[in-house]
Amino acid sequence: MKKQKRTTIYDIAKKLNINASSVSRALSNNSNVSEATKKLILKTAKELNYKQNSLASNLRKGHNQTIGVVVPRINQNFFADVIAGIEEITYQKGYNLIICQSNESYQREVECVNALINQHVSCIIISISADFEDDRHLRNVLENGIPLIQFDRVADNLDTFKVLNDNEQASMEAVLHLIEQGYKRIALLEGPQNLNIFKQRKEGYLAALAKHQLPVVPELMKENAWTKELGAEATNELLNLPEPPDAIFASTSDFSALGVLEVATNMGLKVPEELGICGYSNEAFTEITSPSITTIDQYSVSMGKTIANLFFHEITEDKEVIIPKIVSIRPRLIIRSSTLKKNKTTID
Amino acid sequence: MKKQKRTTIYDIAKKLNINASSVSRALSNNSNVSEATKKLILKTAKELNYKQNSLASNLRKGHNQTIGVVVPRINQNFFADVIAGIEEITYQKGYNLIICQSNESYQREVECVNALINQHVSCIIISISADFEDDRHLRNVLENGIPLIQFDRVADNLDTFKVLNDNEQASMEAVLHLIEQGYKRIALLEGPQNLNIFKQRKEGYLAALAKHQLPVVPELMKENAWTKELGAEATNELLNLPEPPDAIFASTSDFSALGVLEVATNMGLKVPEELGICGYSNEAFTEITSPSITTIDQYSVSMGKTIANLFFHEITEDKEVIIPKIVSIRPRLIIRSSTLKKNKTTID
DNA sequence: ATATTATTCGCAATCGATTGTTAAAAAAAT
DNA sequence: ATTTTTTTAACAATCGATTGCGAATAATAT
Repeated sequence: MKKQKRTTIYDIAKKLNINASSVSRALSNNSNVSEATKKLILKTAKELNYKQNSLASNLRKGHNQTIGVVVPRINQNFFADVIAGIEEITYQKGYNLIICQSNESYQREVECVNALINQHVSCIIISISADFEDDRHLRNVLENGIPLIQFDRVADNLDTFKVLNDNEQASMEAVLHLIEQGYKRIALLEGPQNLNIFKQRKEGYLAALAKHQLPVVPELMKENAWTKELGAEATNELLNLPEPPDAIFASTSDFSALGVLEVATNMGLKVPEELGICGYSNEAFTEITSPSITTIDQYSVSMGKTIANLFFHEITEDKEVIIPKIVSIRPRLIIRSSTLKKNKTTID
Repeated sequence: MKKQKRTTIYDIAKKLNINASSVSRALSNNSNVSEATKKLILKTAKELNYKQNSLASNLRKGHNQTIGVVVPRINQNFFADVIAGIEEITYQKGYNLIICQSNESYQREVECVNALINQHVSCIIISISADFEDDRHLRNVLENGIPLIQFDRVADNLDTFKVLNDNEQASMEAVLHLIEQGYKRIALLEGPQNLNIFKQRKEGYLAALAKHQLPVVPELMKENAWTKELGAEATNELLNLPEPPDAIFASTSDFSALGVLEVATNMGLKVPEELGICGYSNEAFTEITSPSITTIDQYSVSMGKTIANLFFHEITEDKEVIIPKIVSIRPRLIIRSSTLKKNKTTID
């Protein structure tokens, strides 16, 4: 394909017999250009189909009206929603978004972050991948003078802006709800413990048990059960125990909870009467399974807005010193049929 | 925030008392630099935490190892999957992706496209928004020498690479399946007819009816019923007709089909015995509703790969003239419980 | 030891836009 | 008519990396 040459401000300048600087000023509408020539420049710019070269502009100006976002996967509702929230704000401010997915791979995450650093983005917003190893790449962001905002899955030891869910609180509420409904042996499906969010959810689970002096039973806690398939597998094992659980809290995701539901249904177990199920994230489908699944909503869209606003309000050029803030959002337990053992007849 | 100055090749050059050009050559590993100095340069580059400025590099080189993708929404499985497919290929080739969402707004779409043109991306991949008005912005892409690949929702009159689903064929198959199952009055939920994909699906519907000499009943065709809510609304109207349909083909989306299912369930209609339901897109939830929903799978991930490969194989600098290709993918009908009226007892 | 070839590296221009400074032109004031 | 002030626009440097070309140095051949 022939590499076509695009029209530059010099082309416009040459055609009008003026200097490129005037063209630049006219296009950016910055004083010092008479109305007459400005109009002329704008007209010929349109005629020649001029498009600004952002590369040159940003190089010269030393910054970039774009923000980089790195998430594990865009096809998870939580992340897609957060991005939607971020975009709502950044769009108003005239910023572009570069969205990257790490695919839960540390290697990819590092590469994404480096590419964003090279692009001189104004800010990097990240939720780290599942096989997170260390935070060198994130320190690098800061060392290169780029503001960093972490959300949801964060590197704990790194002092940056963070927007978090109160996972422990939410998790505890969920388990307290299960207990209140009369469930006695509550199993836990855990996520990768190198991610703090999953640790916190486990803490919440333990805290709830402790509150009611329920015993902590190790065989009721299944590690790394965070996909539908792994959730199903873990459920199989759990339900074949001599003393199977009467409720399963899939603290990892709703997908995992879905796996639980499928296995339970296949085994002929009645949900919620014989088995209570609680998921995490409020994926859209939790509302339409039968029974619908109790889960935890993380206010993802508004979380995205919070993140973006943090950038625009807290991280500005004029501030001499920036003290990273940590914003914690309290998720909301959404009680649906899958855990309503007690008043089964009234609701559902 | 203090705008920190980042180390450049000049900083490295100064420190080593050599010329910046050597640093550049060393970093890009391009001959003409002795092993000794190359090693030295690489070492100090690491020491000084050097990061290449892509803006400068791309400006000079005149191109950009990034591809822009514009989709209506990233939180629709179809698009998220296509993007995943694109990424799988582009990642291997060392290309970055800039993902933009138009939010189904023409205005936003134009802005996204312009931003990508300004960024001098190597290629723009787009699926147009629902309120598509005209293709001026897309012509602009071509006029600026940027290859354009349209997929799924395309502007018909524009001669570009296109990767399409054979919507008419898939739609016809779906309706033929309904007829074969014994449904006689099949309603159609249509999408915005300014998008060709929805026109084609309607064609397929009509073709299937014609094949079996079934009458075309205007009141059974509902326009613009493509969200869950609109689908539900349309279903309400349809089911309250003097002669209601015995099947509804939600050609717009699975979300719409979900609306149908909810209304039917609420009205106490048995699916599939009293009402057949067919959706479109194979969203994950269609498998887990009860009954599970018959739908059409569009091979979205492989579609994404096809798109990316088109760019790398067909659109290369060395080709003198590029003839846009149109690739058509034949979707697959996935038959599930919601339409299995005939052999209800055997399956489900 | 000298001539020839191959390596290695510096110089300077370039990509396209921005911007501080200065000069010229126009407008206003004397 | 002349001086002062204000507008307008040209000049030139700059952002950071790349690259053709030529010069200097090292390696090889004669």
